Amino acid sequence: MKADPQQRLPEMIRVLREKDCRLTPQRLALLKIIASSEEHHSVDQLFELIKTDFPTTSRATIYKTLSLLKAMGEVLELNLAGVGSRYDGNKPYPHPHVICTNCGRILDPEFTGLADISSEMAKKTGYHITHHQLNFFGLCPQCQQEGQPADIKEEQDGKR
Amino acid sequence: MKADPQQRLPEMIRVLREKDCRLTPQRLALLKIIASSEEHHSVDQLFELIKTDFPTTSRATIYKTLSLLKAMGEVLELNLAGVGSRYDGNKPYPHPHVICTNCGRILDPEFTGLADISSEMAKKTGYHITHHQLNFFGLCPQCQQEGQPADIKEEQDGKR
DNA sequence: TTGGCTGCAAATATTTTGCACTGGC
DNA sequence: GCCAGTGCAAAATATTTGCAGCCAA
Repeated sequence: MKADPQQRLPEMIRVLREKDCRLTPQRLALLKIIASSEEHHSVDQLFELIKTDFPTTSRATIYKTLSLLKAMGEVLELNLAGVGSRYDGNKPYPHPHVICTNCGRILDPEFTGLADISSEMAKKTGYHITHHQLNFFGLCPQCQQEGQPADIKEEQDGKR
Repeated sequence: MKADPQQRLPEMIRVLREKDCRLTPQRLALLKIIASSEEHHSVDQLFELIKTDFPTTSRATIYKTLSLLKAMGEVLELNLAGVGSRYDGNKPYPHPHVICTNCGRILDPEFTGLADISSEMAKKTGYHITHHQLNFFGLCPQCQQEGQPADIKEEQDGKR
């Protein structure tokens, strides 16, 4: 299950070929980014990063390619409240995230107990479970030091 | 921690008062819906439902009220890929969901082990964890029978 | 060569915001 | 009566789609 970052790019290319999808330079540029990085990029970040490799790539193409990869299970989509989606091509299988609600930093802690919980849920509900999300939110060590918010009624707008 | 559905409405009203927020008929109508239902409504569903009680309520008000309740921790927001947010006022504390990717049905299975995992993550990462999400996706028993999708390249668009 | 892919621009969808008015307390 | 809250309409975001032209296989 565990993927070697260095192996992800060829692996993703292989899968694309296998499914008779074309390997355009735009796709390659995107693959390079999401295959090797530990980050969880937003579409916007990807759009900026991709300029290095293939500057004319459009957002539409990024969306379409991500959607394709998602359907093939080669990229993991993270749905974060009010922040838009983030994408992880390096570890495309479900895994937990720890997210700082202040600065947005995201970690991938080790945790293996989910498979058991998952099958427990399946047994309990009768659902045929295919994947899951497990996210923890809070303050990263750095943001804890720098002090925090005010009171609820004010805080309301602060974000976003 | 466990909330009695019948107690939620007065409880939410109490909290609003406590924070010096006004109890308008629009808010009351919304509270009635999300306090008593086991459902996880979308803003659109809420907009439709609220017409019964207070027909002139606008979407903006619903958004504003939900945002307020969210900040007070009196409603839980569920971020589901491509479906927009869902809201649960009945059980505003983090709890697992089992979601059918075909029909959208959502269950709230019992599960209590998260607190331990949460503190394990805190210890491991140094984050000060405040809340979490745990969602399982798959097919509900009903949708399993009715057979499923085709192949990946086609499936692509089918949804949404 | 040719059908899948791209880029653009327009269409959708979703949520936020500014502001004049109103009604809860 | 005051000011938080409402509703409208416009704006800001985010994502999808139609289509003409292009290029990877």
